[in-house]
Formats: sequence, structure tokens, C-alpha cells
Amino acid sequence: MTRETRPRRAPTQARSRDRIQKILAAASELIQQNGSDALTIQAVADLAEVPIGSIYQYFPGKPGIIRALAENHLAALREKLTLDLAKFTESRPTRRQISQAIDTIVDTFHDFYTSDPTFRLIWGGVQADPILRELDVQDTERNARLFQKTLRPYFSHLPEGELYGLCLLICDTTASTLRLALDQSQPRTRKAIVRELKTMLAVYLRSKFTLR
Amino acid sequence: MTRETRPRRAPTQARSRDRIQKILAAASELIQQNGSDALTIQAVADLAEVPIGSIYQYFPGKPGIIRALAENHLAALREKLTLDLAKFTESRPTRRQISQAIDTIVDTFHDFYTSDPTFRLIWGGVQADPILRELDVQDTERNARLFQKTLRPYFSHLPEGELYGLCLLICDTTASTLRLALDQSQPRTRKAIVRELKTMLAVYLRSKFTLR
DNA sequence: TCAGAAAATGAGGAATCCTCGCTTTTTAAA
DNA sequence: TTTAAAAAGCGAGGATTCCTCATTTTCTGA
Repeated sequence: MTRETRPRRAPTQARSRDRIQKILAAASELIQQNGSDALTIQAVADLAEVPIGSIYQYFPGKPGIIRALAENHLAALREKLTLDLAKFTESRPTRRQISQAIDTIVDTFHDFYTSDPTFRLIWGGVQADPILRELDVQDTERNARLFQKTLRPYFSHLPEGELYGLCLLICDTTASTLRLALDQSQPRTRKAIVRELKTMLAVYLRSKFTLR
Repeated sequence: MTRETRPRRAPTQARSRDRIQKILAAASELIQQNGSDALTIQAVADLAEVPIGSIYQYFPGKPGIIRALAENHLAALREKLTLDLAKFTESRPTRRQISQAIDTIVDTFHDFYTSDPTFRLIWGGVQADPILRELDVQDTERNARLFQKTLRPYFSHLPEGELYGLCLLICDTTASTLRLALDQSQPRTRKAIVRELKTMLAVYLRSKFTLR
């Protein structure tokens, strides 16, 4: 049974913000070593050189720490995505650019999964925790809306709803397929999957495209 | 830290096989009520009317029970899939049948996710547990090979490797997108996503298709 | 400078895990 | 049918991990 959790304190002083960072860093480190299942509060406390109590001061237990890490990841990813997609709104829509937009999305996700190993390890665990799952869904939706904005000029003939659904599908598929790809031990296979993913999304998007 | 787990006994007598079923049924029930996180061995024992010791006799702890449930699900799903795909190998390949094959795959997955609520709840949690994740990947690969066999006559011009990658992509995307769809509260949205998924996969597959 | 707010601390109660040594039941060989 | 060995059943309790809370220390603003 899930236990009660009292509300946590919001940090206002600098020292406590430092602490929160130390705790998150330690947790990230430990997750990289042994996976998020094996994470114990005690271990985090030891590595971060912070007493147990301090952790509970700011995090409602283990799931809370993992959620915080996940939120940070998602925020960073979206920031990168926003940046990378920005250039497309500036130039004139061409058929060729659709493929490039797809490449951008896929590559941005890919780099992100690759750059921080914790990302994938936690991320995996998404679904075990309903709150994390919720977070994931919300994030996918937000990414979809971001992408929708980018694609809008290319698909002026599509109703808003359909374009959104399309973007949702693309974002979800990208995330999932990249996880599959990164689980491959053969770099060869990994690359093949990523390439195939790009092909599929591009073909799909192009099929919806009408240059007017 | 993950604890030691002594090897479990393999059941040979009928009564113990019954017990295993009772345990799994109880676990499934409890997971439906509270999610797999909240599952406690004690609760399973109480509901199944079986002492704790008996559970540990056959399962290496909670993850073991969940794995067993997952394996059963996957096996049942594959059996259904095999059956549903069988009809395609009999008839002559046409362009139209490609869409039908896609529909079959997507619908089979969809029915499965819908029919047993535990499926989704556990399934979700896949990635938290490395072993479960491994199982998932293996299963996706097996499904892909199954689908590959079905599609073989349609794509005789494609090298084996490429066809396989393509099937892998389709199976993974289907599973992931359906999870996304089932998280939607609006049935309307849910259906739209499923429809869009079918469209995407069909367009993609058709683009690889050459009728000879 | 000082009072009150914020933060730090870790012992220990509670929950859950899982083992292990012993009992009971089943099997199959004699 | 008998009987010894194998299989299965059992649950008290040691080990682990969780998380709180009463107390002490540090910080902040008047």
C-alpha cells in the first residue's frame, strides 16, 4: 500500500537548492550504476553526503526523486527541440523540408537519449509509476503541439485536429522506436532502425502534404 | 540493492500447478485494483489463500510474479497473432491485402490490450525491470519475425534484413501507439489515433511494395 | 542584536521482504 | 500394501528499507 506523504518544503535558501542538486546528482549516478529499481534512499544520502532527513525534506520518497529527474530531462529536451525546430518557421515551406523536420525531431531525441544514460534508464521506468506516466503523456502532447506549430505552414489544408493527431503519432513513435533502437547491441542494427524510422515518418508526412 | 534469490523449484505435481495458478490469479486481481507498484506478497498470499512460503517456493519475489504474468500475456498474444495472420499466407498477395494485414496486427494488439486490464498495467511497467524489458524486446522481435513471414510473399524484392527491420518497426510502433491511445480519456481521440496509426503503417508499407 | 523562520539531523517505529528448518503429502519401487 | 525418498507446504522471525518527527543549528530581516 502506498504510504502517506506529507507535503514537502519548498526551498528558499541557497544552501537547500544546492542540496537538492547534490541529491539529484547522486541519484542520477546511482541509477546509472544499478538501475532505478536498486536505488535506495540510504545510498543516495551516503553518496550525496546528506542525511536521510534532508532528502525527505524536499522529496516525497524515491518516486519523487525519480520524478524530479524525469522532469528535468523532459524540460531540457523540449528546450532543445524548440531551438532545433525554430529554423523551420523562418524559411519557405518545401517538400524537402518535411524530411528535414523529421530528421531534426528524430536526431534531437536520439542525441538526448544517448547523451545522458540516466534518461533512458529512468525513462524506461515511466510506466510503472502512474504519475510519471502522466508526465510522459503530457510531455508527448506538448511536444506534439510544438511540432504542430512548425508544420502548420506546410499543411494549411489539414484541419487543426488532424494535424495535431499526426504530430502526436510522430512524437510517440519516435520516442518508442528510439528506445527500441538503443536496446540493440549491434550499432549496425541500431542505425538501420533509426534510418527506417525516418523513412516511415517522412513517407507518412509526405502523403499528407499538398503544396499549393 | 537486489537481493540473492535461490533457485525456485519446478512444479511437477498437479496441486502445485493449481497453486501457481491461484497465485497468479490473485496477483492479477490485485494489480488491477492498485497497480503493480502497490502489490505486496502478503496481499497475494492472503487473497490466494496460500502461505507466504509457497509463493517463494515458485516465484523469486514480486518481480518474478509479474514476469510470469507478462510471459503468459505475451504467449497468448502471439498465439492470437499467429492465428490471425495465418489467413494471409493462403491467399494471393495483392496491394489491398497489405492494408488488411496492418489492420489485423493493430486490431489484434488493440483487442488484447483492451481485454485484460492487467496486461496494460503490467505492461506499462516493463521497462522498470531489466529482465522484463529484455522479455519485451525479445517478444517484439519474435512478433516481427512472425509478421515478416506473412509479408514475405508481398515483398520478394526486398532483402531479408530490410524486411525484418521494417516489421520490427511496425510491431514496436503498434505497441507503443496503442498504449498512447488507451491512455486517452476521450474515446473519440482514442479512435482517431488508432485510425491514424493504421494509415501511417499502410502508407509506409505500400511505399515499399512492388507488385510484380 | 535577536526573534522567528528555514533548514538540518538521525534514531527508531513500521512496513515489507524473504529464508530456513521443520511437517505433511505424494510418488513409485519393492 | 509398505515404505523411503522426493515434493510440497508452512509461517515465525531476522534483515532490509522506508519515512517521520522532535530536536538542534543556521539564516534572515527588522
